[in-house]
Amino acid sequence: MVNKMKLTRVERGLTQAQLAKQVNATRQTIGLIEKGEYNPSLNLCIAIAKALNKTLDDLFWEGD
Amino acid sequence: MVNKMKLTRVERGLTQAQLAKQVNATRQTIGLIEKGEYNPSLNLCIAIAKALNKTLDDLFWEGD
DNA sequence: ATTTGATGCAATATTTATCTTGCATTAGTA
DNA sequence: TACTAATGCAAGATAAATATTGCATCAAAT
Repeated sequence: MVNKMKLTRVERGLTQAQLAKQVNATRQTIGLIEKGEYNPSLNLCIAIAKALNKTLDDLFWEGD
Repeated sequence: MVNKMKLTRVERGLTQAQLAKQVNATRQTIGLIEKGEYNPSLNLCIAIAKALNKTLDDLFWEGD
């Protein structure tokens, strides 16, 4: 599962810790989600999407 | 948090139990997500979206 | 060479989603 | 009326997400 979260975060010039703070998560959580080793909650996905000015589909949806 | 999941499910003529089976969840889980009392995992959201022929944004995103 | 910031990794603890089971209720229908 | 299907609700158990802490590594800057 490859998501575009890391790419977008780096594009925005944000560090994992900065993004984590914005979405009330931890750096570790962000890192593991980026690596595809976590199955994050919907609320966290939404918070991340908003922090990165993207939508859920942009970051977490892959066309069939 | 009002989502369009229940509306879409009913439109598709599916029962909570039928949808639950398709996404490997329980009827209760589906019911609680529909009521907005659960914060489902991304994987479950994706499975639900695919089962209903919708995308994440269709079901779980609300424009700012 | 050393310091600092960013990330990776890993063990444990805590919180929360999800399951399991069971019963109540409602609507439809035979 | 009785029967069935669909949904609501709720308590306890389990699994998984997330937090916490600490240390290692690597790159960039001093």
